[in-house]
Amino acid sequence: MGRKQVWEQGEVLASAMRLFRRRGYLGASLRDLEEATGMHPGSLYRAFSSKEGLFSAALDDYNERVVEGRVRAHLRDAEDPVAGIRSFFTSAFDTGGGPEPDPGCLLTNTAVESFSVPHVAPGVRRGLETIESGFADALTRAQAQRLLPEELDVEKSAAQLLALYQGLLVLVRSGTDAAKLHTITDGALALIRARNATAKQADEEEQR
Amino acid sequence: MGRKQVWEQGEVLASAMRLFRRRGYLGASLRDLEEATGMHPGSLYRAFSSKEGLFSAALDDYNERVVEGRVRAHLRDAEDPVAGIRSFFTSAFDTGGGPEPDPGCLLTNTAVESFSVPHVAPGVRRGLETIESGFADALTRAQAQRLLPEELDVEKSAAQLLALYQGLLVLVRSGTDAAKLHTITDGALALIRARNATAKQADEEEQR
DNA sequence: GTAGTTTGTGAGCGATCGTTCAACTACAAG
DNA sequence: CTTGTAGTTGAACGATCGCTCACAAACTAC
Repeated sequence: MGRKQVWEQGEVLASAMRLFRRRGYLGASLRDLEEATGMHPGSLYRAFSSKEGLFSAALDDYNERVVEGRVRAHLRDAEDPVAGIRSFFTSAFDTGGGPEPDPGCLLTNTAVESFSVPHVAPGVRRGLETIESGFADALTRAQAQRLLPEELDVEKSAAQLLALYQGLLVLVRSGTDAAKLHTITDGALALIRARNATAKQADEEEQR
Repeated sequence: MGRKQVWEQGEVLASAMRLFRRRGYLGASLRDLEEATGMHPGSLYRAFSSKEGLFSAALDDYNERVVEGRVRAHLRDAEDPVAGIRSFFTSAFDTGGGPEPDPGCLLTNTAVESFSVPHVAPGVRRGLETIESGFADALTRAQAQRLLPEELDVEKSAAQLLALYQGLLVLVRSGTDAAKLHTITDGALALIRARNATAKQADEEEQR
């Protein structure tokens, strides 16, 4: 009983997410969000309690749909895991020449802005772990296919790939040209072929 | 003639910079900045014209003092350039156990927030180039000292190190533990020892 | 129909935002 | 001293912020 809800959660979260990705948490005002979602303040607050609640829901949605989707497509389901890692990187800036510049990664942006949105730190962590474990999965499968040496430390390499990827996203935001972004993508492949990515040799480095 | 200025530009910019690093451009209000700098709104606007003017001055100061200082200490003046690269990375999160958590890198934060502060993009670019050319300098010197193979493509490796470094700073902000941050630092050294960082092999990768 | 319940609407709240400006103070020159 | 100038002060402006709430609308159960 009662009136029917006229808006769809998926659509509202998608448009809120788009705004947060572009402008950040502080940069997206409630008036902006009202215009983007087509909802009025009363309904927004009835559904999400606060601006931070809406942001948190948008971040969860980002993790579930965008991050997991991309990780599955490029890393977990890729036939060639190494090529998948490459395409995972390039897909972050090769947006197919669409009209919109780049929405930015909500995880990267939120991690940096986290002082202003303290409650969402766990959500950011979860998203980053999804990416990292996706890298680890691809690396393990690459080893099984003899595309990468067995000595490669999968865990460490995955962490390094995650960092390189986050750095790539920062540089995308700073307006770095495509050639350099491709160079950085090459770096991902350089990383996982490096000899000293093993635990043993990392220890040797430690003694410097 | 006229009254003497009672505040020092260096001190004011330093405290404004600290606040901007922690909270970002939008997160630092004028009231916060007044408290941090000890200045009153009239004087602030007399000196810097606007909040963005103050931010821009703080960013320039950050580039000149903090970025250039660290690049010189760890990369340009280091006896062992490879060890310098390592310490450049670790110094981003090994803050010596000081009381303050981490102020964040103004370049990283601003790059991500750039939609809200459009006029400072060139300043961010300049700072990032300072770091990148610092890496290039260290790599070149390392080659001269036979610490790294001649086949290493210095330009490309410098770009990749910059990306990895920016990613490290993102992960620092997300609360990543020190062990993983050290692993990422190991990644920097893995990168510059990789065989396929040369131009020739990068081209081979391109064909995937 | 009426009663009960859920959702949508939007005016408007108090707080805070970045910014301005007229009054005031401290100095140098004559 | 007076006059002119550069610097400081802080009250207060209009705009916008996140958010509330009384009311209207749409639905079910009876």
